[in-house]
Amino acid sequence: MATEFTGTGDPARSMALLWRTGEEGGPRPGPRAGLDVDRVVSAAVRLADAEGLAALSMRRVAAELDVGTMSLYTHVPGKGELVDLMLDGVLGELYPDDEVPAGGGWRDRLEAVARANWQFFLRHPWAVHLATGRPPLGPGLMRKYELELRAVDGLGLDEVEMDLLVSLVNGFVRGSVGGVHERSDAERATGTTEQQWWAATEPYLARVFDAERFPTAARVGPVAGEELQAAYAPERTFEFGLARLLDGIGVLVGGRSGPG
Amino acid sequence: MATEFTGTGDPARSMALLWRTGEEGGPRPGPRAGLDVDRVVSAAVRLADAEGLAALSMRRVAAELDVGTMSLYTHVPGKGELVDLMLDGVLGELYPDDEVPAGGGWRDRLEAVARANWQFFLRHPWAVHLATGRPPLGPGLMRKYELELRAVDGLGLDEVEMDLLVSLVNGFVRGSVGGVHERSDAERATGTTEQQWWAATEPYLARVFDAERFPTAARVGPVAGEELQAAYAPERTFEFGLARLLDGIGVLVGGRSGPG
DNA sequence: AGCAGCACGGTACACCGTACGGAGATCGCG
DNA sequence: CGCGATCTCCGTACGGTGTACCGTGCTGCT
Repeated sequence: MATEFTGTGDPARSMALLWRTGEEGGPRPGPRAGLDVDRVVSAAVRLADAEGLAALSMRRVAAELDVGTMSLYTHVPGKGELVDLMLDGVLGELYPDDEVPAGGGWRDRLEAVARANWQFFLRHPWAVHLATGRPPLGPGLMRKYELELRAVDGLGLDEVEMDLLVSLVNGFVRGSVGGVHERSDAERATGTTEQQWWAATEPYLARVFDAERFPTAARVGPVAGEELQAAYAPERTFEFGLARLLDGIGVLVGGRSGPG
Repeated sequence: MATEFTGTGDPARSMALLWRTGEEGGPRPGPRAGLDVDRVVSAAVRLADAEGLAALSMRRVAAELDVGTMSLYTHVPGKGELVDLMLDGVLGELYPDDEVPAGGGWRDRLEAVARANWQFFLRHPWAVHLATGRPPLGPGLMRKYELELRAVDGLGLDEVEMDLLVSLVNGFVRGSVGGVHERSDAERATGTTEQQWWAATEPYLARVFDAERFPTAARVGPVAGEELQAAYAPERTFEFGLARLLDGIGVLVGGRSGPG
């Protein structure tokens, strides 16, 4: 499993690809292209969805398209840019009705943002592992940013607070969903299930664990383990965190726009 | 930059290494060992601290120790287990006074937990990128878990809530600190600074960005960008999120143990 | 017809983790 | 003391990665 970087290539080329502003006048000399950016990107997304970011290699993508490996480089500068294009592309799937689905309140809207992102990361596990320090500033991300900002607009917050709030919710979801995929990724990578791993590990832990040194852990660990090792545990963690987070945001928003 | 897995090896061997329970009676046949687990692990930590997880290879660690690559495998089963040992080892650095430093309230204590973890991830950037779905259940992690649970003990929460709360704060910090490192990692990987990247990208964004389609982003983006692209931006994001999170936890804790 | 310019892709290089097996040091035992 | 067992150390090799470089041959314009 690799954490890929976004924004590793020439910004001019990257932006041109993201916004599909490749100048193409009439027909040009050379053989008709059988391949194009979209075919490469969607093959890569299919592969990453199905087998994870670790399985995403230029050779595998090329094989999926029945094409030589180096042919990909005619359409995409390199793997970094390909990942940028993949991410911006799938971000466009969010909010199909072109708005954050919600009732009237900010809390409904932010909850909808969180749940939409949660579903998104479930569909595209590999997106969790992308470093977005230099995000792909393409149409997909721009649209997402716009729609999510609207969810916190008109609450009496200044621009910086709006941005921080959207980032806070997004960061929380990304972190929470990590827990889901770390389980399935680990199973794929090791070939053993969570239960098998725990069954193999627990006896050794019991042997070395000192309940006198760690009394609180001895009390909490088993209960929490029992409860949170179940299949629905990540959802549970997500719901708990989301409730706390929205409560906390409520303190800020409530204080800003008056009581109520 | 690679996201490594923890818990990829034989649990028995892993646990024995983590808790250093290697049975060694008297002297054994064979040459005196010049290398041992601790030397391997600390060299690996030094390397990862200095050059990042991407630079952490068995060949590099061996070179650092002036030793053949395969010699490492005498003391450590593989890279996965090495990473486990690295993580559990550095986790032991947390809370040097063997307690969460704090005033009397739960909020002080949880804030101290968050800040301690923040500093920890600053010291060991590579730890952010470790998937902890199957955590290394060694003495370092156990001690951390115990001390952090004590910070939320006695508040009228049940065991599952205590665990969820500690996880929530830890997850938040890990996500926040990611922003710091994604910047420096990107600079190291690409050789261009944040400013250079933005200067190169911004003109192209200005050309394709449609302010009528994205009015909120057009209003918020520039202000937030100006404010949050500064060097202290990640700290700012961290402080903002932490305040919201603690406020939200306050709603739960306050309601549970009575008003006030 | 000739040529410029393009899509395609084979080969090669430097890196990775690690399986395998050999060399040589050191101990307990007879 | 001699020897076999057992240990540490490590050279070599295999299959994987991203991609630089360059050749091949198709296509449309002149």
